[in-house]
Amino acid sequence: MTEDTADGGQCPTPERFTQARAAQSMAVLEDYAEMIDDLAQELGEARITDIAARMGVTHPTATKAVARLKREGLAVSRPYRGVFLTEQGAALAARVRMRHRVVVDLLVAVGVPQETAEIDAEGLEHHVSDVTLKAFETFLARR
Amino acid sequence: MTEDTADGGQCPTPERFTQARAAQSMAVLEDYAEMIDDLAQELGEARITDIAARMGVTHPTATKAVARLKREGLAVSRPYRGVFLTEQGAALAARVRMRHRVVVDLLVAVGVPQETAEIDAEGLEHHVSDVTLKAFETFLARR
DNA sequence: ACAGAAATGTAGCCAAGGCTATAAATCAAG
DNA sequence: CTTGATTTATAGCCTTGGCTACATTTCTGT
Repeated sequence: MTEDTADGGQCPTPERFTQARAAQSMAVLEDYAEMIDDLAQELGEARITDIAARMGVTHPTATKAVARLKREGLAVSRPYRGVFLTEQGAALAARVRMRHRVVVDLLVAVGVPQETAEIDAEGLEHHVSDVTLKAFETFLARR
Repeated sequence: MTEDTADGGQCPTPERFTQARAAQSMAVLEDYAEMIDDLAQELGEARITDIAARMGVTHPTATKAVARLKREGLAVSRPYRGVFLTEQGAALAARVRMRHRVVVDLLVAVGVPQETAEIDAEGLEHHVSDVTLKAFETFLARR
C-alpha cells in the first residue's frame, strides 16, 4: 500500500503541488536550452535576437533568461556575442528534445492530431517524470 | 498541409510557447478552484488555513491566490470567513476535476503506475487542450 | 467574561518572467 | 572611415507567486 490517506488518491497531497511548481521552475530553462541548441545547429550560434524571436518574447526577456542559464552553469556568452551551451546545458537540451519527441509520439499514438500534439507537448513535456517517460517508451515499443 | 515551415513540426513556433505560457497562468486558478471545491464538499466550506495546508503553501500565499480568484469572479469571501466558489468557479472546478481524472486514466492506460500518474497529472493537466482531451476519452473508450 | 490559542489579514521582501524605452556597441555600405 | 541600420545591453516597471513578520480578529475553554 502506497496510500496512507486511504482515499485512493482522490485527495491531492501538498507534495504534488510542490513538485508541479518545481517542474515549472525548470520549464523556462529547458525551453531556452533546447532553443539555443536548435539555433546552434542551424546557424552555428544562437543570437539573442533569434532566441527572442523564436521564443515569442522581446529581447530583454531573452537576455534575462540567458542570464539565468549562465547563472545555472548551462550557458556561456560574452557581450554582443552569441550564446553557447555548456556541456551540462547541451546535455539538458538533449534530454529535453528526446522527451519532447516521446511525448509527441505518445500523443499521436493515442489519437491526438500531429499539430495539436506538437502544441500541447510544449507545455506537457516539462511535467513528465522519468517513470512516466519510461512507460511512454514501453507503450510505443509494444504497439 | 498545415505546415508552412516545411520542417515537419521540428521547429517550434513562437505561438506554441505563448500558448504554453497562457496555460500556465491559468494553472494556479484551476488548482485553487478545484481545491476549494474539494474542501467545500468535505467540510462545508473552504478556510484559508485548510486551502494553504493542502496546496503546500503558507496562508498569505493562499490569501493572495484567493484574492485573484475573487478578482476573476471565480470565488467570493468575507473577511475572517470561508471562501466559496461562484457558479463560474464551480464550473471551472468541475472541468478541472474531470480533465484530471481523464489524464490520470490515460496515463494508467498506457502503463504509468497509479501513484506516478496522480503526481504527474497535477502538472500535466493544465496543458491538455480540448482536442487532446477528446482524443484521450476516445482512446479510453475504445480499449 | 476573559485569556490564550488559532485563524486571518496585511505589509513588505524576493525572484521570475513579461514589457517599454533608451543607450551603447557592432556591422554593413557607400 | 564614417554613417546609418541592426543588435545587444540596461534601467525600470508590472504581475505573480513564493516567503516572514506582525497585527488583528475570531474562537474556545475555564
